[in-house]
Amino acid sequence: MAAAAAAAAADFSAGAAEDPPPQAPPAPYLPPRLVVDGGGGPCRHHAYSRKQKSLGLLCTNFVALYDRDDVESVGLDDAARRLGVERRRIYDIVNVLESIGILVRRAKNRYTWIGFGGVPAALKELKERASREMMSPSMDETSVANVSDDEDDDKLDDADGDAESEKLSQSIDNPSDKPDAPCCKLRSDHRKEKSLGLLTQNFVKLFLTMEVDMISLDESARLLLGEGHAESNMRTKVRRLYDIANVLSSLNLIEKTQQADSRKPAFRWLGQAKRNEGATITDALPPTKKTLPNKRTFGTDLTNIDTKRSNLGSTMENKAKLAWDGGNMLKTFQRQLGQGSTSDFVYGPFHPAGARTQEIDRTVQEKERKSIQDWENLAASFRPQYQNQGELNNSLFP
DNA sequence: TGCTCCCGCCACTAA
DNA sequence: TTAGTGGCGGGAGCA
Repeated sequence: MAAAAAAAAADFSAGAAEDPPPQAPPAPYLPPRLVVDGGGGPCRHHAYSRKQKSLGLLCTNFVALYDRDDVESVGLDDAARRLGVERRRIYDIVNVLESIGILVRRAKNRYTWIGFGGVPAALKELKERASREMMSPSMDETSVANVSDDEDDDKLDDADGDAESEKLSQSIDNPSDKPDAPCCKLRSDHRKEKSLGLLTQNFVKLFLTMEVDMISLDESARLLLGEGHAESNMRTKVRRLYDIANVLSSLNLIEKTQQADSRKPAFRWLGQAKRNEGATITDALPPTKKTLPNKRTFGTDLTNIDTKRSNLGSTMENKAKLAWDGGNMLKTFQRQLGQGSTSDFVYGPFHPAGARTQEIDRTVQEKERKSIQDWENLAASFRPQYQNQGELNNSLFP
């Protein structure tokens, strides 16, 4: 795959890199040689199609362009020009890619391409960080808690005084509960806390730490924000999660599915790859009875369903929904984990301050030990697969 | 009709 | 001062 992508990118860049940018193309998002029709079918030459402009598809093309051995540096202007998109969209992509270790920012407008070899280490680091956060009441600065607290908005803007929501969210995840915490954050911190990259990491942490392999974006937003936030906050967060999910989908880290019982769309974690003979994480298997492939997946059309991991999903989500309705976050996750006892409960990165127990410590360590092998396997096997290899290759090599 | 998510404005940051 | 960065939400495509 990499070779194909590399050749494709080389081929593409050879034609486009030196050329002036295309003059107001009708469908500017996709340069002619990188068009991949995520939805399949006749939209390739439509005047306008959202599918052609999806962030996931853009990410796929971005990767196709730069995932080569001879690529070390990525210029944002260069990427935007080659892909025929606004620089703004490139920021969205690189922020997500950076948060999972594929890119590293070197300087203004310049990134270093690490490639997919960086993903396992980044995920491992994320999980370790999340575990540390669970162990320690003093959370590191990039924790979920920080990104989740829209009450900061309230403090800074002195607006939207949802006192109930503030209290709840703070009690759950706000490090400013700490007596020595600064009473006000710098605006730059505040801005950083809401970054797409951080949100990506926290979204991934949900899967890594909660052992929840299927979750809806609504629920993710609730978890990341804390319960009881204003509807507008929730909507905004969900919008961003859609962006992130599309990119992660295109990287095959997650998969969009639909629960058979509720028909509610959800995302399933694929990142912990099991090495199968000659296969990567995107083995095509028929859908399980618990899940149906979602009809609408921009940028990717993933087909790999891990039957082993699919069982938890819908029931857990339903339980979660019920529990959320009951308004008790902690109980929700105790039930989600289906383990009843609080000793086995994994709070995730937004654990309530002071919720540290030795039992949790032991549980997490056991889980971590088990998952280390997965990281190692992943390092060798992780590669994104374009949803339709044949079609992509055809597009790239007509 | 509601979900999905592209698009671009504009506030903020860093050089 | 200005170019780079990216949060944010309106609103349109899509199922």
